[in-house]
Amino acid sequence: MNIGEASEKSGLPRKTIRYYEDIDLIRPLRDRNGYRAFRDKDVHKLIFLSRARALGFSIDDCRTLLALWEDDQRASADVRALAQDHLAHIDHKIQDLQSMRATLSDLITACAGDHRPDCPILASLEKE
Amino acid sequence: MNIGEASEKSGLPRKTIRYYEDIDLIRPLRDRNGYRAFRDKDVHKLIFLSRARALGFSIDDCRTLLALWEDDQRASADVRALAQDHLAHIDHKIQDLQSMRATLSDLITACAGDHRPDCPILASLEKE
DNA sequence: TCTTGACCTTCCCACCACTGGAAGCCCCAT
DNA sequence: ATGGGGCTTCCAGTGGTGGGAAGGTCAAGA
Repeated sequence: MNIGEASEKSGLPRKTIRYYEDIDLIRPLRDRNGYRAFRDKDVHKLIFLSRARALGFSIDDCRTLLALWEDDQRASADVRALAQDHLAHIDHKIQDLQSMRATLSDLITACAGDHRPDCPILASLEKE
Repeated sequence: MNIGEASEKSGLPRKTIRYYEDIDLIRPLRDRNGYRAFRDKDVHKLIFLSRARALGFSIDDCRTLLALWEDDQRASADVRALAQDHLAHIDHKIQDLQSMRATLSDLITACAGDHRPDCPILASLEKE
């Protein structure tokens, strides 16, 4: 299977797949003509990576998750711990964004939004 | 005023200030020795930028905001529109994160997290 | 006057996770 | 033989810094 098909099946762009090989997340074989030859196993990994990335795991986390996935002896506690760290990370981001949102939303409400120059949004950015 | 003092007063790292000059957000003067010479006006701008960035505005947005800020003839509607676009952007991000959070949280709940290898988190990343 | 140390300068590299583009093979259909 | 698509590698860029080297400048102390 060439990269185009692997891309279709995994939903990842060709560029991303090459990048993942570059950083040793996957190791597809090579045909005699130099083309990458993907086995089902490789595509399976790509799908795994695509899902993990969609959940916001970093590439480094993905590396660890892949290793755990391939390890029959793994303890689910290890996976769970990683996921929980990541959850905390996400929560932190959400809180940051919500705090931004609140401030911004207040400012927008306070701004007349007409043709006049007076603007509490700019005023708030300006002064203490 | 040298960059160190401007950095202290604005709360921005020296590196960031130099970067902002590089991309023409600010234009401090220069002393005869080549040192940047910040006027109060420059520091004022830096503080403005720092606040805007803290609210999550992109550098490009900041450029526009600065221009509006300096324009006595501006219409507050323009500022408001920009802020509202940004608010929508933030809301979108929050929603993405919350959807991640929900999925991840469900998976964590479902995972025993013990010494056994069975793990719904990995299982969910693997299959459809 | 000399030295020390804290500034300042520019320049280049690294980060993260890709993405775009150029130059050049390879393969298949016509 | 030709054309078009897919494949390859390599280089460069993104945003917004951060780290560090190599070297100039300044003020204070011995």
